[in-house]
Amino acid sequence: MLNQAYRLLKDCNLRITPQRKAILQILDDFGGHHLEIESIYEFLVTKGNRRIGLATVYRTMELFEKIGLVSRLSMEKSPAQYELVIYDKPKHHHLVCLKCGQVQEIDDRITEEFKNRIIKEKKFEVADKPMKIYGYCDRCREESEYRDW
Amino acid sequence: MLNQAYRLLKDCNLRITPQRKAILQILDDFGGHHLEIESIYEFLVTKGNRRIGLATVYRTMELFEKIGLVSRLSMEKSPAQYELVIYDKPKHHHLVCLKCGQVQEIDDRITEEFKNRIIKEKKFEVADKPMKIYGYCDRCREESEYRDW
DNA sequence: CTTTCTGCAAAGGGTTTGCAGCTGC
DNA sequence: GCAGCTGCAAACCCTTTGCAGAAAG
Repeated sequence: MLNQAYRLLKDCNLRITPQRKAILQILDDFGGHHLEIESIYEFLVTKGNRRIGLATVYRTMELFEKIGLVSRLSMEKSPAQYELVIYDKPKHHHLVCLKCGQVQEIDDRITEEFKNRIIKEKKFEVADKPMKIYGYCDRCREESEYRDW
Repeated sequence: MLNQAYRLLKDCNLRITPQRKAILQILDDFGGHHLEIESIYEFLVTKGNRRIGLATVYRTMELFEKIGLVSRLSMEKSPAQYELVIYDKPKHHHLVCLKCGQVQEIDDRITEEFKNRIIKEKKFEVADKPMKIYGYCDRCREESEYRDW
């Protein structure tokens, strides 16, 4: 895995520095977990044989994301947006086609079963607001190609 | 609509102040649009007959969200979380808490039924990628003061 | 008259940037 | 040796908070 990562860095003409190695090591050790910059930094400082700056961790993770080594889970940092809640509009969700961009609405009934299962098994209540579900619509399905999102 | 909002405020024992009225007016004028705090503030200052503080807009929108008058679309209050991209990892999806930003994973098995139903009824194939499902986690649901989600 | 709300300014937290010095390659 | 990286600290941006005064009910 680490070798794979090193090669990717090389292929992108990026340098393999002790800092990047150390971060990759941590990512590997915690594979499957979701790590915040601060945690990564803590590990580096605690177990670290070498000084490292917080800014370097930020820069490195941003870089890793760009080359697809890592995926960012929370939404981009942007100001909060609000929308007026309108009660007389029936609940619905959006099916967004990744290929043609077409948006279909689906009735909330379809998602009900799904939401019930999530709250039962995970104690997580799906928000009472339109959910965006990405995929491929009927027309585009045959030719669908994968794209990152 | 505005009257409905006023009543809701009253029902919650909240005061109807000129600032709140002005913000509601803007929300109503731009119904269906997604407004950032800063934009709301701009409108208030530009067209405003009255001085208003940015902090008041923040406090008001937070309040409006609590009582369900408004819904917050983006989630950006929490530190970014990263996950190593592992290609042979079993499929999973993310439950993202809109309040605290915490991310839980759910196994793809839970979503299978849901996906099948969508493809059957809508001929829409859900993408084979981690899906983000927004809602409220166990802990945040308990903390909510104004309504039970 | 009480309690809630407000404006202001200062603080907060996560993230980014400028810069001089270091270091892979 | 020369890009490309790094550490440090200061800057940034959005958001929250403390407080004294204002105003809704």
